[in-house]
Amino acid sequence: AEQYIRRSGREPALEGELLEHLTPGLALGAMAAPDGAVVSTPGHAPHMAGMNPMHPAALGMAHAHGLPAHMGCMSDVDADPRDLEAFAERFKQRRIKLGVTQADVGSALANLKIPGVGSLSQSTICRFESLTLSHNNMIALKPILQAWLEEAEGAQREKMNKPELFNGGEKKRKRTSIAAPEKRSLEAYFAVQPRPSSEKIAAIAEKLDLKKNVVRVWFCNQRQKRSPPSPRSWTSRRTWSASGSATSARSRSA
Amino acid sequence: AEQYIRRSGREPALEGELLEHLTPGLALGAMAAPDGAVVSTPGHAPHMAGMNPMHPAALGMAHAHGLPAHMGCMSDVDADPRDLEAFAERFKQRRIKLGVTQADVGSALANLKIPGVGSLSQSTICRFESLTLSHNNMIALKPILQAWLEEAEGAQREKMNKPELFNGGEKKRKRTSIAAPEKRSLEAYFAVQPRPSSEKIAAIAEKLDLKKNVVRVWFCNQRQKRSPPSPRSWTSRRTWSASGSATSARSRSA
DNA sequence: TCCTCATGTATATACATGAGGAGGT
DNA sequence: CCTCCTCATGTATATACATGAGGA
Repeated sequence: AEQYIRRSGREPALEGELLEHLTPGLALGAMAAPDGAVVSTPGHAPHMAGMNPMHPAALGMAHAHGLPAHMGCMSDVDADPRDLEAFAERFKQRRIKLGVTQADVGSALANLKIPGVGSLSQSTICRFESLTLSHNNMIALKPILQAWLEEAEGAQREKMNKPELFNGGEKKRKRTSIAAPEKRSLEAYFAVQPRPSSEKIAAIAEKLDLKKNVVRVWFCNQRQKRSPPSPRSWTSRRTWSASGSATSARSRSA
Repeated sequence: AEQYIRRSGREPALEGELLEHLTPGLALGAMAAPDGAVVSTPGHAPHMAGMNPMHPAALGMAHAHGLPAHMGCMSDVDADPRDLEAFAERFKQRRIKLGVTQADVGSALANLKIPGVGSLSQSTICRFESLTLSHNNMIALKPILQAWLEEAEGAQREKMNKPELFNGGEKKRKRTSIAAPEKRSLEAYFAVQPRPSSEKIAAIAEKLDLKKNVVRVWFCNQRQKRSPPSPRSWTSRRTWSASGSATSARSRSA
């Protein structure tokens, strides 16, 4: 009853790649172990998955599955919620600055050759960043993500240092995330005037401390979203459960 | 100003595969054109994108963008919202019965060699099924999806007919989707008793016309979700916009 | 330059799985 | 052995922000 990090021996399906296109020419961080061995995504093999499914070895000091932490020796002792929260936030910011997606991080974890650690899903990284994991799970993942972050930033710095070679095509997605309070403001403005002038937009942007273009696009998207108020409102939705058996609607009750 | 189906000449990144693992041994429908030319996912080429960007052909008689349906002659004349809605719903049900995901459908569209049509993203298929596209867009996509559906079902039937060979490993994900009314009921039950007995669950399941296991899992997930009520509630979230420039918080305003 | 519209990529959320443990009997 | 729970974590779907063609 004690590893908050479970190894997932699943069918690897495809994953793989996922890093290859990070930057058109030069695959970004996440690999390039400290010894310089740039691993660069194995490729499209039939199935390469980070780990051998259920590899019982390498679990290092997983120590017996018995009693929970009572022999103080875990490498990273800050179980303080405040710290966790701060870390999660910094993590996200730095990840984005690196131009790496949550999915990228998840799969990159495998390249980082930490003993009991393989890749994780985008969802898990998302949950970590948004603090929607159990406290124990957060604590268990933190050192791993921290390790990744440091490697990745190191690798990037290296790259910046020897910039010769085509340092060309700078391009990254950069998804802005607008927080709830700002969103509420925007909605209020929208209610009053769904298509503000350029100046108005600039003003709003400044007031909310957002980039003007972000605000502009937000308004465009809102207009687009609300435009098909559904032809006379579609009728209600139903429940299915795949197998064509006894699973129709019955959309009332309670 | 008139094609409601745009060709997307983007960097395809990886996609591909996606069908290969549908059923362990025998890749499911979507390929195997009527002429027998099994195309089976081109692979990881530099960029294979379904079609030539902006193929102006094959768009038939899309008629001017003015008044709605008043010169009935398009190949598929039902622009009626009711029909569209019905189609979308049947589509989803049959897709699921086929054991195919939205993403699968999206990429399979390319294999279906219709002139101006390449692959689409999971999001687009999702939006189609949930009726969150513009009316025109819905109408434009309908015949394509219908074509896919028919092919796929045909292919599956074929497979069923000659079942010799390892018809082994029957396995598919089968995600149930619980509709809003049922969800509300469940929540009400949950509020009263978050861990109902097996019998109670069975009763609820019957009343809502859901599989017992689905209800059981729903309760488990709810408990899990609500268990980490966040250690003393985490502090508020903020806005970022990637570039480390002037984009901190300022989480107040309006 | 800015909009609209189809559609994309990245992220968030809903349903699902499986290992491991706690009782039954 | 069952059966049902918990917990980490997965896959499929839904949603939020972004892009680019075409038009005014």
